Amino acid sequence: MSTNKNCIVRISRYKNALNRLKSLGFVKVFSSNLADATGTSSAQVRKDFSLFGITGNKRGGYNVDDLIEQMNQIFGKHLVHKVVIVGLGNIGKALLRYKGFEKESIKVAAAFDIDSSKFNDDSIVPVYPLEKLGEFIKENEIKLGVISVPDVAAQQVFEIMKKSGIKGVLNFAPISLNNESGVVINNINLEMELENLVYYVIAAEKS
Amino acid sequence: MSTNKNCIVRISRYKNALNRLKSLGFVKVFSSNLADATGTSSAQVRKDFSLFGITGNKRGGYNVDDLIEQMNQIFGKHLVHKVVIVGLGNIGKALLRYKGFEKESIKVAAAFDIDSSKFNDDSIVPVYPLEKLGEFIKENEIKLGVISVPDVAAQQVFEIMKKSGIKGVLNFAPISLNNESGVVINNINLEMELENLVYYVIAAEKS
DNA sequence: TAGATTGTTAATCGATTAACAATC
DNA sequence: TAGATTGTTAATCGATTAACAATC
Repeated sequence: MSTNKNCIVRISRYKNALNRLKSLGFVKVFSSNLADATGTSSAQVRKDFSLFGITGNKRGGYNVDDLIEQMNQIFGKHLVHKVVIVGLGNIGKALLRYKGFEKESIKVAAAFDIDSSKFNDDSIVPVYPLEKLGEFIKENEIKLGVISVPDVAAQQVFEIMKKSGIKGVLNFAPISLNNESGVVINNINLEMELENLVYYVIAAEKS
Repeated sequence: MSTNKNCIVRISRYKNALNRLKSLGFVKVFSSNLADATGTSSAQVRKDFSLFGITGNKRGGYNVDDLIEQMNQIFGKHLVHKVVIVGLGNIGKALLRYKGFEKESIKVAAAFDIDSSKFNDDSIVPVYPLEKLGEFIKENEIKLGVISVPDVAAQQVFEIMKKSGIKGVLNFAPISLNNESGVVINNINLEMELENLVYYVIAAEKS
């Protein structure tokens, strides 16, 4: 099975689309329905499904509930995944309060910062000093971390996460983290996203 | 010239790396230096450069300042690019206060919401009611928009933006916007990013 | 049954990598 | 000059698309 990165992103999109279709009353879907809903081709949908061993009925399409269940399995939705957020600047704070994670069975277990004025043991999501990060990750067996510190601190925070057993990192710092280990890093670079748009806007104006 | 999407993302990374290298005192770089700094290959760097007509010196590599200048040109850094933010939830607010855009010559011109308690004409970045969005975009010739509203409102906001002349959209709403026009949309889906990490963490545990 | 859709194989397309002549 | 690096062409690799037999 050679599932590439794009394939998994598409599976995620299919899942989102399926949940919407389900709420619209769909009981079964065809590969072309999902293709339309996610902007790809029906061949691509079937190909992706076959990579994950997801099968439907010839002539009858796919059962929506079955598909959702299988995708929930793929993304481990039957378990709650705990995440730590390091760095409570604008982005970190926003993520701390973000309501969208819950429905994806993701729980922010704690946040960390170096600024003592932000510490808070009693809030729903406790905020601890950075020094406690490694210990907390180990004790609570956290596997996911968000890095939302300034870029100069990012590599250092990453090292602590890596050493303590974090397996997946969402990095908002606008630098590429040095990573020889098996830790998976997804980068979100807001400046770069807008810069990228500017490129296309300029390109469109020229033509 | 067939510049693909990945190529432009890499150019953005090269630019970032170059700025860091410059601050370290680098005057010239070789394609292999940039490859190391951005995690790609030297052949890829040279290929990307050639697509943009960027040339260096055989045997002498590339001049750092020249490269930075050419990339600033590509991304229109000599102009200030105005952006509107629609939706002042957690993410919208964070972006409104985000300091990282300035150095990329991106300026948040105004924000919009439906909640009147958020309106503010006097703040550095004014906050207006959603009804004024179209008018503001047209009058100020805004080309870039950020959508950080709940998913049910996203398509509607997008339509207003499109109609008013926005050319590039950064969309945080976890839905795929219907887009037949020439507007470029970059999607950031935080749930999906974490979900994606979960997949790899689970896959790693199994093996 | 006839018609439509899946699942998979083969063909195509595009992007990355390797190789190397040009040349500083 | 000899050695090293660019710029580009050709080869490889991988992902997407097309096609179609199987079958419900």
